Amino acid sequence: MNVLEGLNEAQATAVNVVKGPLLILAGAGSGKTKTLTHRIAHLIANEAIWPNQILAVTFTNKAAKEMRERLGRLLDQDGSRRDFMPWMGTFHSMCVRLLRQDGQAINISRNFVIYDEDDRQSLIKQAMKQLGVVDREMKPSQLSGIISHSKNQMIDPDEFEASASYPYQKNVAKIYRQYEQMRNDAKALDFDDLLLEGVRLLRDAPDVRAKWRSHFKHILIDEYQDTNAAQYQIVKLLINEDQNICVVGDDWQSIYSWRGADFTNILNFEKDFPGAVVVKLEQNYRSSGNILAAAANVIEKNTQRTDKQLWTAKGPGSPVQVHGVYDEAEEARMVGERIATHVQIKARNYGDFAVLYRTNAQSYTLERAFLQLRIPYQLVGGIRFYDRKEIKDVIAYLRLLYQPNDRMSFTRIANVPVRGVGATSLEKFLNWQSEHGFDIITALVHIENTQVVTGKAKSGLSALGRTLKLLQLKVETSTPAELIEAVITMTGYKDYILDGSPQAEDREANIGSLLSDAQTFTDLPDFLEEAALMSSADTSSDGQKVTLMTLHAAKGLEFPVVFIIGMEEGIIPHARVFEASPADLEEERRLAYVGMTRAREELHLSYAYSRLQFGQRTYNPLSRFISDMGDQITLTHSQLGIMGQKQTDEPFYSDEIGLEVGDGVRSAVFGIGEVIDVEGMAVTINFSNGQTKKLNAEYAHLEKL
DNA sequence: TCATTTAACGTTTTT
DNA sequence: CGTTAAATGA
Repeated sequence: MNVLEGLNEAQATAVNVVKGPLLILAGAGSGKTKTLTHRIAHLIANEAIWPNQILAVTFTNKAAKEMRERLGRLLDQDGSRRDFMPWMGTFHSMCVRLLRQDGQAINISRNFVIYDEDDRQSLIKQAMKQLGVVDREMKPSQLSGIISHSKNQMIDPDEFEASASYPYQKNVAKIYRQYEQMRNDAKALDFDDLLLEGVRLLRDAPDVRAKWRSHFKHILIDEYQDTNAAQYQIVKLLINEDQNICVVGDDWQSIYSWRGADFTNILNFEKDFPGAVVVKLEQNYRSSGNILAAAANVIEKNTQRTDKQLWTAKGPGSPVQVHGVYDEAEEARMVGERIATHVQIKARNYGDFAVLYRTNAQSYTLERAFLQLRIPYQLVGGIRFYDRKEIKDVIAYLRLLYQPNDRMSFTRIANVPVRGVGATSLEKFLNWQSEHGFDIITALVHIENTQVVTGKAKSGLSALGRTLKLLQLKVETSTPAELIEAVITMTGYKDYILDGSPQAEDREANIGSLLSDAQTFTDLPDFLEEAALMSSADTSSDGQKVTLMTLHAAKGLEFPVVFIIGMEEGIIPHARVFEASPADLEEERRLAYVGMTRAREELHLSYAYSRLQFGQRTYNPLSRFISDMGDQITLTHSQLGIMGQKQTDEPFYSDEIGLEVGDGVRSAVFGIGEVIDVEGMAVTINFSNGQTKKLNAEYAHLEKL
């Protein structure tokens, strides 16, 4: 097998340099994943490295899955067979594996559960309740942010309290401490803990560190510009004396600094690993010239960046189109109608389009318009599948069975379905349980012989206890799917969701998807890990639908036609950066750059004269990024969209199509032909392949010959 | 204890 | 504007 086949010179170097540190600076669309996959294949096929001695870290689970599949194809192996695959996954999932295996070395329970952002916030709420904090200014979401930030800086509650000077901060410290206490009691780790405890494990347990250091002969890290301090530590701890580390990234595409990502990690790589080979991938295989040039014009305004010269062998292609509209409803309709027309004339499939926006809230208007226009669409992000109520409920049951100290999960399902357990009874029970040191399921079984709670609550809780006890016996012997089936029938959950309401069908379907998801797992912890770490962006894409997602979720993807909506000051760039630092504005600029470089052939940007935000009508000026794009753009606007704009000599949707009967034209789809009729926008063309088509000249990118 | 009504709140991005 | 949490009454 020749793993160098189809690679350019720079890519081939990146594959061939197999010893020592390697930094690959990969511009947008430069074949980064391809290079990485070929490199791994090369190591396995030609360098006699065992797959499991390779650690490949990706930014999302989806990226890992994709890479597995590509590698499988390259090596002619079944990509789903994990045993013949390198360790591939996110830093988080890798840490889970390390902690499950060796966590006891630093006193981490083997069956810990993972708390996501929602879990964390409700636990914070509980912590506040227990501490009797009544301050309305203390919002769980805000506290969650502070705690997360502190954890990323490796500041524990003691240190936080020591540096707290204001009463507010002292209160935060108290809540932080209580949160940690309760989380510990529940044998749970939150997202930040996974990384932090991963660092602690490798740092404080020398034999564990030694084991993994010698185990991983090669470490590859994708999206290195988005690594944070803890992830950086993990890398440093895992690298052995051979220094076979390969990182790939692009500082121009660093868009996660708000999450602690530090793109100076990539800028400092050569200092960190002396003697590193640096390879720049600068040929862009994705976008046509005009798109690339406009994007370059935007990113060049940033001062904090490396220098790179992206180029393409493709022609200039169509110019970037900027559309002015009146409001968000017209914007959504404009996007929808353009897509529908493209598809109607068979120039494109729905799957060729993506609509990108800055905030999830913007998807609402799009969805309504698309439903009305009957355009099939697929929403990436927003509510994760695993965030749906019924899914979380079932997961909570499973988590409780797996880790009977998980109070959070118990509180969630104690009265779901309704079994007469109110807030007061629940509290009484939990107090009694923690006093006696039973785990929750044992405590439930014992409740019958006590007077802690009475009446309905008592019978409800002990019945639940008996059911859970029975289910617990199945944990070891059943597959996750069987367990879910048992849970929903034995607890009455199935009847509970089938209440005859209009949503019942949806819920049942969701449980069905959960079941089929679970089929692929053989043991419970693996399944629970998947449920916790699966991100909203990880949903697999459907080829026949328009993709709707945030700019962040679009990173790493590409589409023939991309729409970016809301190109206004206050949206892109987001209003929040106006009072923040210049560095934050630079991140917005990178975000716009990431969005623009997703487009292969067509890029449409739109802005609205007026927009409904927070239920209030706002009027935002045109985004500064559009003015930065230079002359690779053409402006059009609807009659309504022109309102409020100063200059009025821009053309409206033009009736001029510049085509007459007898003209020769070239269509990207149908080839060369001759115009035989023109009626306004509709042009009838006799193509040389014998076909006669009536096309809309506005959308069917026709080139006059 | 539970269902219905009312108030408040939110919108940056996510592992 | 739309959703969710708190407050009220049955």
